[in-house]
Amino acid sequence: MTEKFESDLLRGSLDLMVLSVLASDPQYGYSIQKRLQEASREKVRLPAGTLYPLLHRLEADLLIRSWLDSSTGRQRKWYALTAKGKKRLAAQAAQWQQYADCMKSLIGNYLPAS
Amino acid sequence: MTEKFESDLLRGSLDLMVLSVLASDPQYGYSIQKRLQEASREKVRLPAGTLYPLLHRLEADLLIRSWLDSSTGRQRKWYALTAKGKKRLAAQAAQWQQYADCMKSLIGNYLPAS
DNA sequence: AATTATTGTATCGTTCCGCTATACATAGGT
DNA sequence: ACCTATGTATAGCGGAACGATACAATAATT
Repeated sequence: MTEKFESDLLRGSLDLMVLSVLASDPQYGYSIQKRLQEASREKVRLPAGTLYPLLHRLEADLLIRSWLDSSTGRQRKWYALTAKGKKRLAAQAAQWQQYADCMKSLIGNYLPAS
Repeated sequence: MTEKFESDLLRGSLDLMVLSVLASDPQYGYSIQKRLQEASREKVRLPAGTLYPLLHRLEADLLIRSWLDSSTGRQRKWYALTAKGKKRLAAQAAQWQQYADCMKSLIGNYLPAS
């Protein structure tokens, strides 16, 4: 069983992860947390102290917007991508792939035989 | 022409990059800088203020070892991987690939058509 | 010959992000 | 009644990448 990724590995790509989770449909904080956890097979488990400040940052940058909804019984803060957020997602995703290609060419020889 | 990668993207993989550059043969700081620059097609340009503290950290962790050599005319500080460093390189590379797979499954739909 | 750019290593202080710890509140299960 | 899961939030810490700065030897340019 593999452990969590090192914190520093996530740094700089957590924004991108969260944006990508929000791309399909609106989510609230806790559901983002669970989705990422599931999608990464437990290798990404964002602590609340990481997630919420991150969401506040993204909102301050107008990449996502939020609204409260208590109609489902429970008070939840929903988030959705803005138009700016969608552009940022595409741009960040493209840059990430370039970075990944670059890394692969560097460390390709030291990777375990797949 | 693409620009440099964002600093935070590199964070957590710079160690791995440097270790991989040192894997083939010993290098000194400046040559590591140039190699990474070249291998990344100018998208990774480590400032001295990043590179040298990083090398000192790796050495303190016994992942690399160093010696001075002035025989080639110029005083240079050479670095080579230790046995521990080689193991770390393999481990970090493996972990990075898992991380990359995870990212790809997350952002795959938002990647530009290649 | 003098000046500039490149090579080469190093440190200080700032900035910023992920984390731990802590806090508070509602809902559901035993 | 108690415990767990759900749900959001902030304060403070630690650490890495960076810009600025410093110093010095060598190569290139004028």
